[in-house]
Amino acid sequence: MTISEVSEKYGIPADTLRYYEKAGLIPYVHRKASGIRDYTAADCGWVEFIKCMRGAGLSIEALAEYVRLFKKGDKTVTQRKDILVRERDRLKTKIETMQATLERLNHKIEVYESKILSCEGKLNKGE
Amino acid sequence: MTISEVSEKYGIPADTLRYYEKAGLIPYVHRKASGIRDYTAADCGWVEFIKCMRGAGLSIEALAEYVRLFKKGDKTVTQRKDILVRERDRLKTKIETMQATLERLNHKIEVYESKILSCEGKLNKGE
DNA sequence: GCTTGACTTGGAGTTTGCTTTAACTGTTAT
DNA sequence: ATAACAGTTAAAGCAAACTCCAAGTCAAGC
Repeated sequence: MTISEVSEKYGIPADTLRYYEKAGLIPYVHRKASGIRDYTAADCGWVEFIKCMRGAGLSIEALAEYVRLFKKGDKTVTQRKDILVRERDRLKTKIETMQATLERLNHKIEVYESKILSCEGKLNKGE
Repeated sequence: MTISEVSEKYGIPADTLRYYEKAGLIPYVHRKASGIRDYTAADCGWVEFIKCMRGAGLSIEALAEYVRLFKKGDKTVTQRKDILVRERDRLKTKIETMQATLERLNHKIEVYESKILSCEGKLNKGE
């Protein structure tokens, strides 16, 4: 699979895919003899994983560290798990504050709606 | 209230408070005769609101537009509500994708934990 | 064999959101 | 009254995460 096919498939610009690779977020992207990237299913799996994690706001730094350890093999499973746990906790906290803000926004919208309704009432009565 | 007191109270650097004000996120901060900011309770209310919204990821641009309309008075309530609804929907979608990623991370962590456990088992048995 | 088009690289440019700096002014303590 | 301190501004600087560009390479079609 070429970079433009992967770009199309996941909706990630080719430049971003190259950037992610350079930043160490995708290990070992396979190449043809000519040096052109030829993504395998496994490479695509990494692209999808990184897209998902980046979408949730995990930093490039944290993901690069995870991939770096992954490349070092089985002896790093505990360290990798620790990164996942740390990022999971961070994400959970973030979701909680966002959830609270969502509720605040919902409440504020309700207040606005009743404000608008009462104003329409006034207009209809010619107030 | 001085800028440093407000900074302390909300855990926002004074520089950031000035920046927010300049960016139009906080309307009319009161000043003493000498030109020094003297935050009222209402000003603090805005600071707290903006802190909350920024914490949830709302853009400076969206908040500035909201404040701009607020300053224009009652005739802008509908437009202001529209902004809140748009940002609320955006936030909701974001929370949903983050929630899905959180679950994915939790699952991945479980897989790692069983991997680590089975490895410890092998070690104990001298495998 | 030459053009076309997708790919390669390194490096520069952009956007967002602060953060720091420089130069200055007003307030307070000795 | 003078030094130290907290505040003021405009403007420059910075970091993260892309995004674009120039110059070059490679493979396919005419």
